Amino acid sequence: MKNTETVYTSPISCRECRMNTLCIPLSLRSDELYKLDQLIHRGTPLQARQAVFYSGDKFTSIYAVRSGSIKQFCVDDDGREQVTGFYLPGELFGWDGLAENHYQNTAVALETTSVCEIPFDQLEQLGASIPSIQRHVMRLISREISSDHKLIALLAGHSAHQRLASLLLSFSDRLAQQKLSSTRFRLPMSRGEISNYLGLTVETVSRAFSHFQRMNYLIVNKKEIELVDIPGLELLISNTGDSE
Amino acid sequence: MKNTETVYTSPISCRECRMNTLCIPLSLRSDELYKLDQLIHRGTPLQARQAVFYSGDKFTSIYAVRSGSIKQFCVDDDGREQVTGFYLPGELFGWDGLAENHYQNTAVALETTSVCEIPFDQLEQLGASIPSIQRHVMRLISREISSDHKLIALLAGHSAHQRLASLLLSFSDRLAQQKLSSTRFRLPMSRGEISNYLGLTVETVSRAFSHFQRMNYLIVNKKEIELVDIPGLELLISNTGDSE
DNA sequence: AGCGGTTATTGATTGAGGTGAACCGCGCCG
DNA sequence: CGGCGCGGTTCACCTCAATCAATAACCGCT
Repeated sequence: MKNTETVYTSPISCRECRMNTLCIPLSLRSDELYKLDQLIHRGTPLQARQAVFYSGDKFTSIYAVRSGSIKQFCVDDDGREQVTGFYLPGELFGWDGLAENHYQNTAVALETTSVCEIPFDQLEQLGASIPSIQRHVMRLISREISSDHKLIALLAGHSAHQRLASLLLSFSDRLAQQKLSSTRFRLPMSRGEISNYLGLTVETVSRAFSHFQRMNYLIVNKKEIELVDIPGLELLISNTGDSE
Repeated sequence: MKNTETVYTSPISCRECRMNTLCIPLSLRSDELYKLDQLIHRGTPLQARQAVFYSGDKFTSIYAVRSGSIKQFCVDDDGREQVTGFYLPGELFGWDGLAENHYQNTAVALETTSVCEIPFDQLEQLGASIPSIQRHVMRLISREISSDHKLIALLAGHSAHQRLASLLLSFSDRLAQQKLSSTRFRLPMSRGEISNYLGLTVETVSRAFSHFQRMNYLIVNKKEIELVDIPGLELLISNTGDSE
């Protein structure tokens, strides 16, 4: 029934997964959940820097992060890498491959990470018979679009300080959704990855961190962050970074 | 069956629509195409500035541009407008409403424009019985994600000149897909809308146009554009606009 | 036609952030 | 243990695009 049940960490079913409220339809009958559960592959954990898929690979599955974190990036025509997203436990990635049947991005683990693989054609079949799954899948894709739009707005209309503040608050929120501390956390990615994502240079990101610390918005120690004035950061973001 | 069949322009069926190769599954049996055709509403043409839907409206349908053009924008927390896309004939928009069951963007006509409205729940039902439609819908959503990623890469890693050149070439390509001239065309949007989309100011966009004209990349007269050196513009874009 | 408001272009100036370089701390491995 | 490379921070400098400002062109009105 289930393949290779060798226990690496805890290849637990969706039912017991801490993240299930995030990635799975809320209202699913027990038998439906079972079917969904059946088609999910839970492989061995990935090492840091290890890829889930490469840009150009044939599209087969979408993925959910169970623990750890994922960086997704594409390489455009002139060879420049562009980070398009960071994914935390409970979040899904890999949708971009659907259009052309090949992944447009590469996804790599930022640290030791385990992911659930959901073969797309099987998910599609299941969706055809269980409408609530079908709709949920669409929702998830659409959510990706919304978050891309937020990033576009961030890049198009906000200063370096606002961009970094926004990233930190986004992490804070998403960690809170995992019932983790929203004020003390460890950023899984390097300064270079942050700066690329935010359309800045490493130096600027570094300066912004130092600035925030001087302004008592936060305490930063390498990748460890403690947010001490979240309202202050929120204010900073909303303070008219116009540009029309 | 069909409501208000009053002929304004040409509420023609998908079968005769010039755009059908762009928005509709290529391989659809005659009876399937008929069913799809049946559920599409073709309303009266929109005037310039008229909205298709507003941010916050309940999500009901997705839309295809039949003629004219559409601007989509969202308003973020601090009240700033951000243009997230321009849509030309044969292109679909409105996907972002799916996640939260409310549109996150507002869509307005940039000129006299006619759109096809496709009620989403009916499309979903049809998709459940015709797999190729289901898959095509997913593809279209995924395509939106890919194009958002391109915009993100553009905003995060490219100069003002590169951004404008990129927009112009994108228009050129998309017009070619409509079998229209890829070198002479009219931009349907204002400088302000362009600058907002590209994360620049109007002045910078205006200067970039003038610069391109001086450099003999193009001839610009208000909104009329003639591209005279497309390879030159392409080169400009790829010339290492690094920023990591 | 003539007016008033929006939209576009151009110029002069400023400033945010990029560039290049130096420096530190840390882990890696010979 | 010592040299090296890498990631991160800081500094001085400079550039590109934002800002401020003035003017011109182009609407849509009555």
